[in-house]
Amino acid sequence: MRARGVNQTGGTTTIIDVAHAAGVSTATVSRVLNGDARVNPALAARVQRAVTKLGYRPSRAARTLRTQQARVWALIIPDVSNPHFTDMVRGIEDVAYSAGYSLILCNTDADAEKERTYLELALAEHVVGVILAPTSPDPSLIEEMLSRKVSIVTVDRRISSGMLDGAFVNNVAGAEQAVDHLLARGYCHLACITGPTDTTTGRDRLDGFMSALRRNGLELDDPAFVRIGDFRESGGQREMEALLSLSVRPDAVLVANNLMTLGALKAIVAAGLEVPSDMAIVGFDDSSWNAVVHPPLTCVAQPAYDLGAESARLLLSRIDGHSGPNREVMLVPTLRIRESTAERSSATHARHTVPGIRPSVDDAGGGNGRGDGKARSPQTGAATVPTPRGATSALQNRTTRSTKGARPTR
Amino acid sequence: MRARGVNQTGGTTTIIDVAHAAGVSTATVSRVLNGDARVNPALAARVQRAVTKLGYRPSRAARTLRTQQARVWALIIPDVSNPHFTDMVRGIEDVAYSAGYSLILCNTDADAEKERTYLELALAEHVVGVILAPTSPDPSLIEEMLSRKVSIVTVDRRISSGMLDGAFVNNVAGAEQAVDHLLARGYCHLACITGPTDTTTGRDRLDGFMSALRRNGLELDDPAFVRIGDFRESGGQREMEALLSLSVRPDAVLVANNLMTLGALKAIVAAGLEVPSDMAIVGFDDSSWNAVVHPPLTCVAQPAYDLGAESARLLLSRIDGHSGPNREVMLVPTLRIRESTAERSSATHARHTVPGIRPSVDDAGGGNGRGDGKARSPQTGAATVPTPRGATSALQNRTTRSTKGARPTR
DNA sequence: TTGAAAGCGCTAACAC
DNA sequence: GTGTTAGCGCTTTCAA
Repeated sequence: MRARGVNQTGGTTTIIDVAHAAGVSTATVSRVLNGDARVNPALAARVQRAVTKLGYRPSRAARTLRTQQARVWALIIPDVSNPHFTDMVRGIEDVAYSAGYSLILCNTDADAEKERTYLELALAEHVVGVILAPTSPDPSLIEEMLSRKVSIVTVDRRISSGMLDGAFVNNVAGAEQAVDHLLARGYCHLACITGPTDTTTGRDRLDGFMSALRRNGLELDDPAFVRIGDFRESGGQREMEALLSLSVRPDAVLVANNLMTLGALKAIVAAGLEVPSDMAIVGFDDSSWNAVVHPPLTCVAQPAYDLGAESARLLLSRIDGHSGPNREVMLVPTLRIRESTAERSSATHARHTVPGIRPSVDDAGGGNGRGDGKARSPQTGAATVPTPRGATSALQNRTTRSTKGARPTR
Repeated sequence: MRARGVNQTGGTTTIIDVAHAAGVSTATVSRVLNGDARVNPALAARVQRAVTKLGYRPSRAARTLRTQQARVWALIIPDVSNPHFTDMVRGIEDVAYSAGYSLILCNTDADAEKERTYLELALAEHVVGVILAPTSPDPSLIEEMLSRKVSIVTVDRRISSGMLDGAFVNNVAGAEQAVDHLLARGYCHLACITGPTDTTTGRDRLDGFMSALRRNGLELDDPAFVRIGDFRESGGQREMEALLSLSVRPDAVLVANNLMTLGALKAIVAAGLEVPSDMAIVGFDDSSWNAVVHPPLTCVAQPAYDLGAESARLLLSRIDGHSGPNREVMLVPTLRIRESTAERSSATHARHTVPGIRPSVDDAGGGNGRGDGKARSPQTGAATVPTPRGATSALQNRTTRSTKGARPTR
């Protein structure tokens, strides 16, 4: 018994074999296979039978060469091992699969060179579409895509020019919600560990953080309270360690993605400190473990699956010929409140004081050295109670700002 | 300024354009591009210059059609959103990328139909290689792959016939280590939530669990202590709920993968119980959150990245013409001990008794109703102290075994 | 060492 | 409606 799909000569079964077997021309076979309406049903049936009998499977390469269009999408993302992106990938995969497209997976590691290579690959493969979660894509390649009629959409992150369709989450609003929540819970010395500022996600989350502070009449206690991480666990850990080593520490922190939150949490545990009494945390991304870590994490949940699915639909629509103006789908994140931002109380604070282990610090652990509740502004409220903290320079000046203190960007 | 890679006629730059520009034949261009040694260096240089100037990018489709071989691998896995598989994917991607292959991502959801579709796709795409983490692949398709000279290797899970190269983890040994550890820590009424028994991972982990019990002279307290889950979070939660609803509960459980462990943990938390005093847990897979969940999870850590990388190397070797007998690379898992399996002590047990919330149970929560340490056999020891527990039928018979109690397979 | 040319399997323009 | 056929861009045999 010879294998299905292999003809007598040992080669692959081709459309010619099918045409012979069905007693029709290759054109007719092609028409049947591509659902061309104007074929005699009787012939179509004969063709179908021949296809089945021979186990014929059309060559994608030949089809691609002929049509200059592979039924394939390139999916270019920074990191498949980040659950945020894999959830996105699932959304994309589901839409792609049901529309008959396959995905080439391209992992850039946020490396511009790899990103460039993969964009080149997409061109060489004649993919019909590209879904890009950009790091810093070469604009000339984007242009070439467009001039070659390759459909391309962005997801998760915008590219500066804004010349493409895309699906995003409102990161500014997400970060603002997080800050409002922290303030409402009585935290008023806030820090932010954000992502690389060459990503819109990193920038927008920081922008939201800063604008919410301002709107509430607060300002940053210390420039060193803004940390630029790398969206990786190690970066989160490193930046949290930096925050903890400050002589005057924040009482709460917004961490701009899931992996960095994990790293930050590890740094806190390693320092023998407690969340939220020593440091409250709001993360970004509601990963599956958030509810069972200690303590359960408050976070800004992103609809990652839908983000992917929406971007795939945008792409599909372009491939199907839609030629209107650019569309940007903006999805709304949700604040999920758990225990990592439990109401601030000096009682709680005092109870958890850890002896000995803490890095040498003046103001910390003392109970009410700060956080006296004065700045506890209502979530909706405008700037009614400007915190005088910016002026308490006696403490401020002890901040370790020298070496790595002030680095608003990196 | 026209886009790179587009010639005057608006079409793509082809090998013919390059040949003209360099004043050579297409054959020579092809030779240069493919590193054929016997070309005049002067000509080669001219060709290279033309390539650069024109921004020429070879058409993969044409090449594939001609050679019947796409520089592409199909990567067929059950679930991209499972970190175990994404870590594997990273290992595969890194090897593939540096060898110049791209990956088509195929997500089967452990669905035989999707798996079949993707294997068909791999054939139609003329991929040169397939890496398969099998669910229940159609053997005839595997045969067809082989007869078409498509290289194929398995990863993570074996297919029954064992006719393919593959990279695996020693799951039996991993489960055995876990059981030995639990026994050494004083737990002696062990349960296991394993995966689908049509996967070797699900079967092997259960086998290791059972064989380690036997080797230590123990047997299963109750057939209902073996639960067949689905490797998903929801399944872990469901099966843990089932365990918790038994009138006589286990004091420790081995859960056969990361997502189910998460689900199991959630079920325990939801029931108001504590780990490990009410139920110790050993999970499989050391996911990044294991160290910060509450309590930190003991687990059998798998080298997932290396698993992927090894399978990719096996594939590469086959593609490069290796034709020896089948090779199976077996990697060794590591037990990582954390607090979810802290030494069993009745003191601990009593302290954490939760009032009221517990489901109605006779034997539980009472302190020393069991776990008196009698069966605490040494990790290395043979079966010296057979637990008499299998005979305490008075309690046994109250086990809720009726509807879903006894289901060794599903 | 280099070039000419056939042909991989398919689609679509054109002819009937 | 159906068939004939050119040609997508490349590799590779064969001849020079």
